[in-house]
Amino acid sequence: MSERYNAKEIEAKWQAGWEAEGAFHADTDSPRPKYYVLEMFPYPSGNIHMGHVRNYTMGDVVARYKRARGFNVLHPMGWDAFGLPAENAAMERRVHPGEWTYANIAIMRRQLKSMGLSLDWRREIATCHPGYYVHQQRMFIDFLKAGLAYRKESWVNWDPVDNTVLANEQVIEGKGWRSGAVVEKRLLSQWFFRITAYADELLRALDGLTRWPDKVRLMQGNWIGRSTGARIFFPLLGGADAAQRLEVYTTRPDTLFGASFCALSPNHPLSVELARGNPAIADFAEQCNRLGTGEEAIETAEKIGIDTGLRAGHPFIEGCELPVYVANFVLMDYGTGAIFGCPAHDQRDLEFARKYGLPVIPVVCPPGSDAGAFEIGAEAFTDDGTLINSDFLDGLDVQSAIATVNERLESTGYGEATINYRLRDWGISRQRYWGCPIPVVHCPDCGVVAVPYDQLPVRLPDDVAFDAPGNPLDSHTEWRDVPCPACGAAARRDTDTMDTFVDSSWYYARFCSPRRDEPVAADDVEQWLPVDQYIGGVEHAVLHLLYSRFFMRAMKRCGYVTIDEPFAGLFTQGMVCHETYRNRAGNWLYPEQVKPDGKGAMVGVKDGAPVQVGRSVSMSKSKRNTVDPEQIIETYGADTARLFMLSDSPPERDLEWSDTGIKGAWRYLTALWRMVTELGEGSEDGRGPGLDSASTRDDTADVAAQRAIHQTIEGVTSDLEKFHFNRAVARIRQLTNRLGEMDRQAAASEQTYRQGLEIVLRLLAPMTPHICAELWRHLGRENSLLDMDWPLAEAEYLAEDSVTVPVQVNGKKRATIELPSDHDEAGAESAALANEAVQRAIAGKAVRKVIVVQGKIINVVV
RNA sequence: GCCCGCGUGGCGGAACUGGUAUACGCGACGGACUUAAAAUCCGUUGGCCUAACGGCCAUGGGAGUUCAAGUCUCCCCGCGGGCACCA
Repeated sequence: MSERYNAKEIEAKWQAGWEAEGAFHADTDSPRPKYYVLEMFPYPSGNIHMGHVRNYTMGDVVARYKRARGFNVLHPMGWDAFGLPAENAAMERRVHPGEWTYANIAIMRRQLKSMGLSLDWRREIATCHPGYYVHQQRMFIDFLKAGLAYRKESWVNWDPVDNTVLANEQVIEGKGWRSGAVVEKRLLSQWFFRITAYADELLRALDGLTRWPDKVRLMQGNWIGRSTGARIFFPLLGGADAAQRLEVYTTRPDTLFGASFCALSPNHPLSVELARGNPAIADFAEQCNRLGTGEEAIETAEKIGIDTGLRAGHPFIEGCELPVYVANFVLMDYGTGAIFGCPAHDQRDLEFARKYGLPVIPVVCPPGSDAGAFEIGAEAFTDDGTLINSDFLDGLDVQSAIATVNERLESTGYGEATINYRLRDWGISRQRYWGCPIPVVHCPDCGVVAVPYDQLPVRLPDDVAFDAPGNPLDSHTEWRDVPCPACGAAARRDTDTMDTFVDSSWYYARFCSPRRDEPVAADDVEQWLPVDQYIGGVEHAVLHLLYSRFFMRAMKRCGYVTIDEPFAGLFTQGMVCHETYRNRAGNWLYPEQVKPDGKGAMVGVKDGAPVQVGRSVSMSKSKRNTVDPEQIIETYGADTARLFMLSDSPPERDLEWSDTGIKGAWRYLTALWRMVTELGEGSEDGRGPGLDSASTRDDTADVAAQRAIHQTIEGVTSDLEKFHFNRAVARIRQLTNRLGEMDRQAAASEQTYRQGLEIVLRLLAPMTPHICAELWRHLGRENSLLDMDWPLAEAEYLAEDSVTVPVQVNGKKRATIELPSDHDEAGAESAALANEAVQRAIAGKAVRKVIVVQGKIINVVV
């Protein structure tokens, strides 16, 4: 009589066992090749969610699989523990952010441990711990000395609700990503990392990241946004300073003769200067800043500007004066913050010119058009063509015109060819408490002074108040007011803290030497970096991954590491989705609050009232379409949850959560449990030779079943190598079904059956480790499944004696015939033509041609 | 608007470099067990025609290349993602 499958019991047992023996401690002194598997570390928000379960299951499959393949695996876990939610919690519930964070970590650590992940918990780190951020402060100072960190006045996105500065990427449709408040522009003194110094390098190195998804490389490439163009100087006429000139950037210097105006960003220094003496310009600039990018597309779509009264001289047209506008569509952060407008060949410029009655001069004529008759209507012409109305450029194509005009610009001193990037420097200052303090002091005499290394870390003070708006560090005078480390005069600490993206830009390196006194130890990073397989959400495709790539290079420059790229392999997984439910009042309902009414609709569990079923979207608390992993693990066990996460959906796509799906996974494990436990404990001699020891083919056994076993090994192995977890699961289930259908009368078949189940356990072990370990033990195996090498398919079992080959007549399948595997063309042809169904399909017509693809298909053409 | 990606049964999805479309799972239907239900087990399950043998039609739509197209090419439709005044 076999015991019932009790997931909870066996999972607890095996987890305790693994922990006790330190089974997953990464070996720093091993002859085996290293493999570093890392999943993006979680923010300790309070509870793990299904996205974590999916992410960490995939990473664990890779870790356990690579271990079985003979690698020395590093698989660590930590906490992205600084950030705004902790401060919000502090304000709402009057708990200290640190207390809240560490309490959450304790909960989530327990939850993660219940998943049975093969993690080296000795290496756990939390970015909010002084033992972590002390090193970050040290590196900040190194970056500062290396010129990679600097301070500048800059326009920032100010979130008036969170009272903080937002990165561009944290502004979504003009609103703060967290608060949703309309973002304002403000001028503040900010710390920046000089990521633009590596713009070209970061772009070019993307080609070498062959184990990254193309999609991510493309997105990063677009983000960096390299363009070739020219800077052009327009002399300003009639200004106070006659020597003043306006510098613009253009990708189309060839259209210079079509210029009809210049335009400045409202935040351009010249605009700011003009605004001081001109209330209309000041008003306009303010209006632009207030609008930001957040207003309706229709409103912002309109290109508006204001004439400054200034005039710019054309570099190459004597006496030509262009009006200078301040315009809402010119960005200060791109190029030089000023443009020349060529309405004929740029759609925005055209709209602007039409609005303000500016000339539209075509200078590029489309191929085949008559230069004299060519006119611009409602659409600018942006394609290649022949230059017209352009003096020394006339007759050239666009490419040569660009080269020619660039030469002339350089020889006359009116400009130069240049390369421009969309990428901007990384602003890291945050006006928040719960972050890594920026380790500098502002001294009235010495200016910015780095805190000396031996005074690090600059610890966050514990006694802070969150009742006042703004940054609590600002109002904490005892912490803030310190003597200057250089001269001893009264000075102030920098009260900004770092963007949490800084924390996550090097944590993967810290895992290599989590307790060392230096940020990273050379021997440790030499052993482990780069990360061989990184796994996480595609939402981090640009920022986190780009910042980390920059950070590794900055660390290299400061002598910490010798490599450039932190992540050799990257996999971006899809989200976990669920249907959404709303009651008649429009309130969101949790899945457990609704049930089917039996007629295909959903109703409330309590009141039976009809429920509107919405489309399936990523699980989120706000829509209440979440399923709690802890509940699922409690009910079905971690193995079932893990198996479901890997089944059905390809890992890069979104996964639809379904109750029936998880039940299906549970059913399978229960059935497997029964199959194995019904066998009874095998004795060593009753079991016969294991597959790993017997490589000579035993023809007394069930050869077809053995072949299925080896084909499954082969298939699952290649699936796991390629991250095709769903296919691997399908194959293992298929083999299990196949074994279940076996006629086991003969002793040899019984033996094959047992071997088959052992293989199922070994193949499934990375996915559902607890049940496999338990059943492995049940089969009488004394050695740990964890220490078993990955099974290898044997070629002699993969080869078939005969093949089933479909026969087509004119491309339609009419029959299948059995042929020996090594059949020749003639034999295949005659066998095919001898087939009755084939003859019927030919229907007496003349056979024109017979195509035989050995072992694949036969096509008879009539 | 620009740049990517994806469209296969009732559903999630298989199908390696063009070679048996629908593996595996879910659901549904039928049956067994049960007083009954749940659970479990067995069977059927792309659509249409046929009493049956069998045939026809199906991978978003339309063309093309090929002995052969889910797979390659072109056009169109739909969905999703990224960037969005980038000069």
